[in-house]
Amino acid sequence: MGNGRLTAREIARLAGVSVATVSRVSNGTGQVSEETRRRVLRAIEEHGYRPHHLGQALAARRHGAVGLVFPGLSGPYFSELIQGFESEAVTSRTSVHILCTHLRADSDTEVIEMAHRVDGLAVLGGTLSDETLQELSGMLPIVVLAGGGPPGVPAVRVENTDSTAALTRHLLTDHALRRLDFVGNPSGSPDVSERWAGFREAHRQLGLPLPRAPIRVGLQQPDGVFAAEQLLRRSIRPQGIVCANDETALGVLVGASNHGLRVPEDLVITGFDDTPMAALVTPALTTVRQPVRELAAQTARLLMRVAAGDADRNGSTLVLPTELVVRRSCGCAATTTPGSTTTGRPSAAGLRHSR
Amino acid sequence: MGNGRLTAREIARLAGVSVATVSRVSNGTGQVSEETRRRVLRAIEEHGYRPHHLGQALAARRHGAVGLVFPGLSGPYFSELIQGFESEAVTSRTSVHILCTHLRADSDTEVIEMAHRVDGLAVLGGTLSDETLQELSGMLPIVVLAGGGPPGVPAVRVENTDSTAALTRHLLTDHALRRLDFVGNPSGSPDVSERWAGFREAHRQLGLPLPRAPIRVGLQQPDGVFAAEQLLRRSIRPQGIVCANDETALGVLVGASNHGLRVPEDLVITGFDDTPMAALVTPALTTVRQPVRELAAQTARLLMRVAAGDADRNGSTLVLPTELVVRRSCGCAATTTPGSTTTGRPSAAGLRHSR
DNA sequence: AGTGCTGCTGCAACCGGTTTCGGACCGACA
DNA sequence: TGTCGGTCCGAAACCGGTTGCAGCAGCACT
Repeated sequence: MGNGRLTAREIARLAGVSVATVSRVSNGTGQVSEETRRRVLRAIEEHGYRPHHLGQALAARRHGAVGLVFPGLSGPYFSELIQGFESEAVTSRTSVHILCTHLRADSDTEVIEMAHRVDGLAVLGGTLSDETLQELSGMLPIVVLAGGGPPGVPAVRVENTDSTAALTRHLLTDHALRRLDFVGNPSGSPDVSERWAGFREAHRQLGLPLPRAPIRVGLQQPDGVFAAEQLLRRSIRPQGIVCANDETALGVLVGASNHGLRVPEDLVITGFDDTPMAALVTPALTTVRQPVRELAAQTARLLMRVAAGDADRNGSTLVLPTELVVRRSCGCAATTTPGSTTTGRPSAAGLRHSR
Repeated sequence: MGNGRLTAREIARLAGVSVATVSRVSNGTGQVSEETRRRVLRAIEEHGYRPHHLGQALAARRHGAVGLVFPGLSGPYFSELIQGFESEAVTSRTSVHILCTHLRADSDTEVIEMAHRVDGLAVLGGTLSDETLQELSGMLPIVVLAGGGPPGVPAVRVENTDSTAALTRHLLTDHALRRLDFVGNPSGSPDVSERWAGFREAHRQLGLPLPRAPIRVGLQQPDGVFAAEQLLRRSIRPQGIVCANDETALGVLVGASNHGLRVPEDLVITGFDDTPMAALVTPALTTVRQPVRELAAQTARLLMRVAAGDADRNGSTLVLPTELVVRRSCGCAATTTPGSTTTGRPSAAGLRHSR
C-alpha cells in the first residue's frame, strides 16, 4: 500500500482522467474543475501516489539537488558548516550531495561526475584548483565557500585578515609580547592563508621584525598537540602562539599543560572560530568569532539563487564580519578592556568580552 | 566546449548513426563493429558528450544514490562516520545524500521525501522511530547504522555492552573503585543505551549495588564540562566517571581540571571511541576502541549490496568487535596489565595497552 | 539458387513525469 | 440559429537516455 510504485498513468486510469490532468492536479497548475480535482485527489490519497522524482526532474531539467565539496571533514567547524548548509537547502526541498575529495587522486573526475548530478556546487576554498573551478563554472553554477574563487566565480567567506591582525596587535601592544609564533598551514586553506597574512601584517604595522615561519600542521586538535611539541622543544620558546583555529589552540593548550607550562603566565595562546569549548577550558580561549553556520547558510542561499537564475553568476563575493573575543588565555584579566580593534565590514561590532 | 548540453541524438546525427548505437558504444554493451565504434567515440570525444544522469537513471530505474540520515553531527565520531560511508560509496559511483533531522519537527516528511530520491537509506540508530523505519523498509532498502532496527531491517553496529562491562569491571575490580557515575543519555542513542547497560551489568555481576542514575547529557565536549560541573557539585562525589564517549570524557577532564582535581588520583575518567585526542591528553584516556570508519564502510557496502539485490534484505545484523584500551586515566601505571577482559565477537583481540 | 546463420544496426517502445495545443462543451449575445 | 469567448480536459510531443526486436547484409553450406 502506497509503496510508490504507482505511476501517474495508473492514477489517471483509476480516476478516469488523462495523465495530463493528474499532473495538473498534483502540481496545482492549469485549470481543473472542482469535481475532477476531487476525484483525482481521492485516487491519489487512496493509493498513496507520489510523482516519481526522476520523471519530474527529467521533465523540469533540474535535479533538485546541490553538491557540497570539501577535502575531508574534521572537528566542529565542518559539522557546523554541513548543518548550516543542509538546513538551508532542506527548506527549498533541495537535497544535498556530499563529496569528500580527501586525498584521493582522481578527485577531479569525481567532482565532474557529481557536477552532472546536481544543479549547483558549493566548493570549500582550497579544495580544487582554479582551473578546475573555471572548468566547472562553465558547466553549472558554482559558489566558493570560505575562500576566493577565480574571477567570475562568486564566493562567500568571512573576514580573516583584519581580525587576525587585530588579535595579533592586541598581543603585541596591550600585552607587550614579542616572540609570537603562528600555528597552521597557510597553503592548506585560504582561511589559514589570510590569517597568516593578518598575523604578519600586524607585525609590519607596528614596525616589528617579521615573525618566523609558521608551524605547518593541520586544523585538528591532535595537530595542535603536535605543534606544541615542536615549538616547546625549540631553543627560542615563543611567548605566545597564535593558532589558525580553536581546535589547534585547544591542542596546543593540552601540549603546554603536558609540558607543565601555565597559560597565560608562561605562554599565551589564541585561537580562531570561537567554538563552544573555547569558553569552557581554563584559561578560557581568546579567539575570533566567526559565524560558521551563517557562512554555510548564506552560501547555500546564494547557490540556490544563482542556480534558479535569480542572481547574476558574476563574482559577487560576500564577506561576513567576524568579532574578536578576548578571554583569559591572552593574559587579560577577566574584565580588562584592551585597545580598540576593528573587524569585519557591515556592523563591525568590534570587541566583545566574555568571562 | 563540452558543456554537457549535447544529447545522444545530437551525437548520433554527427556520427551518422542511431541513438541506439550511441548508447551501445557509450556503455560498451551489445554488438558494434569496430569501425562504427571508432566513429562514435570520435564524435563523443570531440564534443565532450556525457550521458545525462537523469535520462540514464530514469531508464535504469535506479537513482545511483544512497542517503545517510542522522540527527545532527558533532565531533570526530560523525566526521569519521561520514567519511567512511562516503569513501565506500564513491567507489561504486554512488553519490551520497545527507539529511540531518536535527530537531526538526517534520523530519519524517523529509526522510520520506529523500526516500524517493535514492536507492537505499542508511539511518543512524535512534534517529527514527521503529514505525517510521518499518514504513521506509517497505519502500526501499534500509540499513540501520550503529543501532538495532525493527525485525527484518538489517543493521551494522559495534559491540558496546560487553566492552563497557569489561571496562567497568576493570575499575571496580582492579582499581577497587566503588562510587562510579555514568555520563551520557541512554535514551539518546542505542550506543549509549548499550553502554549504560554494560555499566550496570558489571555492577550486577560483581554483586555490587547498582549505580545511581546517569548524568543525561549530549555527546559533545561541552556536555562533558557541564556534566562535570553537575557531578562535582554533588554531596557524594564519584571516585570514577565512565563516559559515554571520548568527547564527553575530554570535557569531564577539562571540568575536573577547572575544579583543581587531579586525574586519576582524585578522580578516574574513562571514555569510549579512542579518538586521536584520547592518547594525547594527560593523563591519556582509558577507553574502548571502536572501528568507526569501518562501521560506516561496512554499512555502505551492505546497503549497496542490498540495494543491488545481492543480499537478502532480512535482518542480517553485523556486529563489529571493539577493544579495551587501558591508559593512564583509570589509574593504571604506564605498563600495568589488568585482569582479562572480553570484547566483540570474531577475533576479540581482547586487551590492548598503550603508553 | 535456396537456406540458415551470424554480425551489425535502426526503429520504436519505454522509463515517468510536464506541457503545448487544440477540441469539445457551454452560456451569452446578436 | 450562428458566432464568440471562456473553461475544462485529453492527445501527443517532449525531457534524455536504454533495449527488445526485426531487418538486412554477408557468408557458408547444401
